[in-house]
Amino acid sequence: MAVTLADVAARAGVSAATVSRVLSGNYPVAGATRSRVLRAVEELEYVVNGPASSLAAATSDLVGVLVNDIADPFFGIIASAVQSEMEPEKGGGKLAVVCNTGGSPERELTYLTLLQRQRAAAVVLTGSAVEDPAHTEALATRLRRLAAAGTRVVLCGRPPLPEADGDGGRDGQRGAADGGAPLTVAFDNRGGARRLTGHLLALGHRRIGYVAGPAERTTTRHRLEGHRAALADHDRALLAEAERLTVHGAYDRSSGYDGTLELLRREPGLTAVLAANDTVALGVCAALREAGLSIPGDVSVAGFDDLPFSADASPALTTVRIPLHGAGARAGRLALGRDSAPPGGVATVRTELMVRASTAAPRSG
Amino acid sequence: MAVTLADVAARAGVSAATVSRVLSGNYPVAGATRSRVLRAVEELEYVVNGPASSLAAATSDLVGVLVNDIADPFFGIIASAVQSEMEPEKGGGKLAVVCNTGGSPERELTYLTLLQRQRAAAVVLTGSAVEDPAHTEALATRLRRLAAAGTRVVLCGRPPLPEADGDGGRDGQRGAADGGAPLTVAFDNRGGARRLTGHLLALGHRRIGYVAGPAERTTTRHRLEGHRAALADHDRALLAEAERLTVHGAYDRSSGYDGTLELLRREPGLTAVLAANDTVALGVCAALREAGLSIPGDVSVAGFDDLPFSADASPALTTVRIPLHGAGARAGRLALGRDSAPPGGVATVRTELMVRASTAAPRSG
DNA sequence: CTGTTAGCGCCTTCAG
DNA sequence: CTGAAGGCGCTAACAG
Repeated sequence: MAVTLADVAARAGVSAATVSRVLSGNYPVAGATRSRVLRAVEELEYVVNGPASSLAAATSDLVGVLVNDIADPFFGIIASAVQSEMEPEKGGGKLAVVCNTGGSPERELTYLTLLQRQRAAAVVLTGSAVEDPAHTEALATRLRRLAAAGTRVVLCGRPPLPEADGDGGRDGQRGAADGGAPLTVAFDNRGGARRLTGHLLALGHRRIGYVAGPAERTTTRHRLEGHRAALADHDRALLAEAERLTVHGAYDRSSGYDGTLELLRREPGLTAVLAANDTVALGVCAALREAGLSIPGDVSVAGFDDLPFSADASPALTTVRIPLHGAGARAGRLALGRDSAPPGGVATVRTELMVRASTAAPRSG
Repeated sequence: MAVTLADVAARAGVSAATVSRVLSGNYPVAGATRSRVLRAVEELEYVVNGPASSLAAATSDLVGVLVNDIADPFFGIIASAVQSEMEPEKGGGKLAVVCNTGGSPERELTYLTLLQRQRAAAVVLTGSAVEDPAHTEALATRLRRLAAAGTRVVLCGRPPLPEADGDGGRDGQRGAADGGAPLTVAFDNRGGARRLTGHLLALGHRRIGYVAGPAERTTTRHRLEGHRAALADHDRALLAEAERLTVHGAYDRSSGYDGTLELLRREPGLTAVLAANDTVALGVCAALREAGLSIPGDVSVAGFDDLPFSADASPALTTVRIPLHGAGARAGRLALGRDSAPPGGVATVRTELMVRASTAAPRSG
């Protein structure tokens, strides 16, 4: 049906092996032969059969990128950066496959199986991980198998996997055939959150609401920990209040909206609201505005991530910048084995406080 | 190295053929045998070798989704919707591969080749197409080959391919083996733009600036045509001005910013600015604000697409809603052959004017 | 530098 | 319902 290597070989008057060599270019071939082959390829409109070559070569050029929500620019930016490193021009020549888990642990596992089935060259897991022990265990197992099958595994925007307890000492000698633990590009969420809350405290805020992400996510936990660490630093008494002034929700606009209404109910005297991320912050702002509160006059608001729209929000959003593109690109290079592994296998990306117009000192009094 | 079908067969005490049948489930197998096989699969942690089965079966479960910019929620939402239809639960069981072309025609072609090489089951091209004749031709050729190779091709958010001139009458009998022209889910950009401009005109605006997208894109052209049609409807004299009040740029925030500054230079008396899309509108707003102009007091602003952040912008953005999720889902179903083809192969998605706070009557006088 | 020879792992008739 | 056998298209030694 479709034209095959053999057809091209026949047409060019050479053997199939030669055609293969010309196409993969990893073996010397005489100039004349080469161009004859190339012409035959052109004329026959030949396109390599990927599955066949993957089977024979026992490798594929697929790289899986798992994201929690592809419609969220946070992930879009990371995925785009990972993919940019795969460009044929950049020596990658891999096909980056973006898979949308929707934040579901089961789908995460399903996609990993699918990717293992495809014998993916690498897999990049992005964004916060779910902290359920059962899932962590299942995930670790799956990743171990992938690594064992020769697939490079890279984590981006989530912490390294917790040390496996069950494997005892045998795992001590990592870095061997199994590739060791997955390489990680982690974000300094804790530090960023801490600086952000510190900023609010320095402005004089004391009643600070926090609309956090889903409870069982690493990113949520780290940001919350940073927040509370800052509170504790300033005055341990604030810590007591923190619990009451925290609500959880999804990483989306409506949870910011709903969360803010709830916080306002719990504490009408709120002078600031921190959001799990910039998207949530948008919802926070909307709720505040509808409640007749001005930003930052009555209530200061801050987000996290510094997505592109944040600087253009009105008022411009104070937030914590994560160099998402750079992090994604790094992860991409690690996935291709084009960057050497960071010390300890973990590269932590710095975050930067971006003070803009949505935060100000609370009304005096 | 890895465990294969044969290993499983040996373990279960059956033949490889039986294991294959159990796994693909498309052939009767005795209950007892089946569970014995399944257990062996579990115990051996067997994972099908995708390339091998694709080779043998001459089909793959990959579906390519080409997007112009994966970091843009416009595409993220569409891609997410396409992918949601591929869920194993939904009977899809396909692996949706999101490929980021960055709007580059060459990369579009490159990815299509890559996907053809993988023997993709289907390909969905999303977003505006580049209108360069050479590229259109090359694209049409590539798509024809894909279709001929059995890959389903679906267009989403771009118009159907122009009729091929070269093929003469032979193409008349479409719908045969080659699957005919690609199925299309088109957006009514023209109609939406027309209603939007109509809205502005009805409010009393006459000096309306337009920050358009890149000149050679179908979406850009259609929105511009709708805009001008509305102007012409109202008063042909406005049409004469339209050219002068239009600037082109990318579909991003900064082109909105820069474009607005340019428009203001050309026509300080502007009372409204229409943006190529919501993201561009954000840039427009920023530029206006920096110029000391209030929205909509001094200048009205409107976007296009109705991305999630638009309703939360301040002021909330008047825009044209495109049901991106629904369109993407439809495209996904068409790609899987799960929806029957729309009449004429083209489904046009309605757009809806969303009037919000960023547009108002111009200052009297 | 080029051709020959074996598979890669699975699917799919064809018998039984 | 199950097994045996051939081949999908390509790559990778191995000879020349």
